[in-house]
Amino acid sequence: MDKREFKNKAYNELAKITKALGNPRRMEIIDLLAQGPFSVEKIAEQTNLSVANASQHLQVLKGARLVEISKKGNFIYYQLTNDKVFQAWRALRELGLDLNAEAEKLVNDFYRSGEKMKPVTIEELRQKISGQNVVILDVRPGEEYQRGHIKEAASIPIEDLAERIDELPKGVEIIAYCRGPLCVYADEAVSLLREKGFDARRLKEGFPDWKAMGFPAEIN
Amino acid sequence: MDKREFKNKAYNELAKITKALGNPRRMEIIDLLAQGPFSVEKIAEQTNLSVANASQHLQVLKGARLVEISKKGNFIYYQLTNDKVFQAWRALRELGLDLNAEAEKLVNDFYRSGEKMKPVTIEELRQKISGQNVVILDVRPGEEYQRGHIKEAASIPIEDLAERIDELPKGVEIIAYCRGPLCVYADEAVSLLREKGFDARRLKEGFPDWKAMGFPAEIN
DNA sequence: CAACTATTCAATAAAATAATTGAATAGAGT
DNA sequence: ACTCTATTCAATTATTTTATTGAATAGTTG
Repeated sequence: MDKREFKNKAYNELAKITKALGNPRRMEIIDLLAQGPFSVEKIAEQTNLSVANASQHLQVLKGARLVEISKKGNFIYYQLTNDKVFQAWRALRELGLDLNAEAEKLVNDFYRSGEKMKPVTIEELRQKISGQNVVILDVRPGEEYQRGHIKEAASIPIEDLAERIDELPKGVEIIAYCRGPLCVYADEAVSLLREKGFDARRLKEGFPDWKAMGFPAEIN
Repeated sequence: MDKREFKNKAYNELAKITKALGNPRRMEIIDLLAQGPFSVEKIAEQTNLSVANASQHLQVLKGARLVEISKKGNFIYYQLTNDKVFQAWRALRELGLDLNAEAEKLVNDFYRSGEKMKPVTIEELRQKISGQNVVILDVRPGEEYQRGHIKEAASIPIEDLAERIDELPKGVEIIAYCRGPLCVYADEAVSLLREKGFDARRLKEGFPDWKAMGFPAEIN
């Protein structure tokens, strides 16, 4: 094998993995699987894909070894192969939000306006926790909260928030979080909370980021 | 804009960037540009592409804002937009080498065999430097050495190594490095050196990695 | 201003990717 | 063994990506 041939093979291997990541639907799937394992049907539902289409995308991800499966009863659960997959996805996400003013603007504009609505970073939340009184609110589906959540966080899934909003205190700042910076659950929560007179902001990142940084979490 | 529409846009933006990275030729270009700015002609030459083809790939990278240009005289120099581009490329590279046993095997097999030939990691090199006598040898083209290199490193471009090999000492361990883990210059150097009775190994990573980790370098 | 040259553009053909549909499969539960 | 159901497969079509070729452009140099 000569030099050029070797290089081609090496870069082809890498490109194969990157190509598998480089599709909007599959990126959304990766983002979802960062929360934990899901069945094909659930993945399809969460990403608005047909089951067959979701399955095909999952085959591509599996072919690139980005995800792996485990079987339970009649279901097949897909999960990220290892932590480096999330790390790489995260690096790309950060690069994307950094480079692409368009995308950045999108994230900032959606459901938000003004300084008071600015997302709180993980670092800022850490400081708030140790310094003042805050309520941390997990608005992901209950199932995802069960799997793991920020320590001391309360769980009110976004779809239940309207009717359970009175469980929350009015004098204290509420930090809502969800799956990650591209997830809109926390934005919806903040929007609703502020409408009702609560002092609320969203966490910029999501639970997987918190966990990856090694901060206190309750994991099941 | 509803929730699904927002998500689609956000993931599309990210996928666009990832897609631009997800091509073997463009990956090689990114790897090259991690050394610094190069003209289109030089990039084409180093990657075995036609100039027109290289130019087109560069347009794609520029469209995704991964690279930017600067003009000098008659030439246009391309360079990485910022450090996050290299970080993301690095995360992908690590993920790829980790996931893909094939690729891993390729890298380990090429020009190498046995324990003594195992690449030295940056951490190991750091320890060697502070603890014992080593020669650090930069075998990249002289131009790239000029732009920046590991502190105390000597420069003998791989193409000159055969005739200049007597400049190197025989009692001391020689650590050769080049552009990165996918670059074969250091492997060729080690192969040649060991053939001639020198005690040589390669650095697993490259100069850009060393620099990114903030270790002592001479930059021009 | 003319000549030169680095780079880009435009057009084409070949190849790869993506979504849709409906059928097939495989494995659990009755 | 039969049914039920989650998942995958296969075939089709539309779209996008890639490499090649030769011409065009733009900016410098003499």
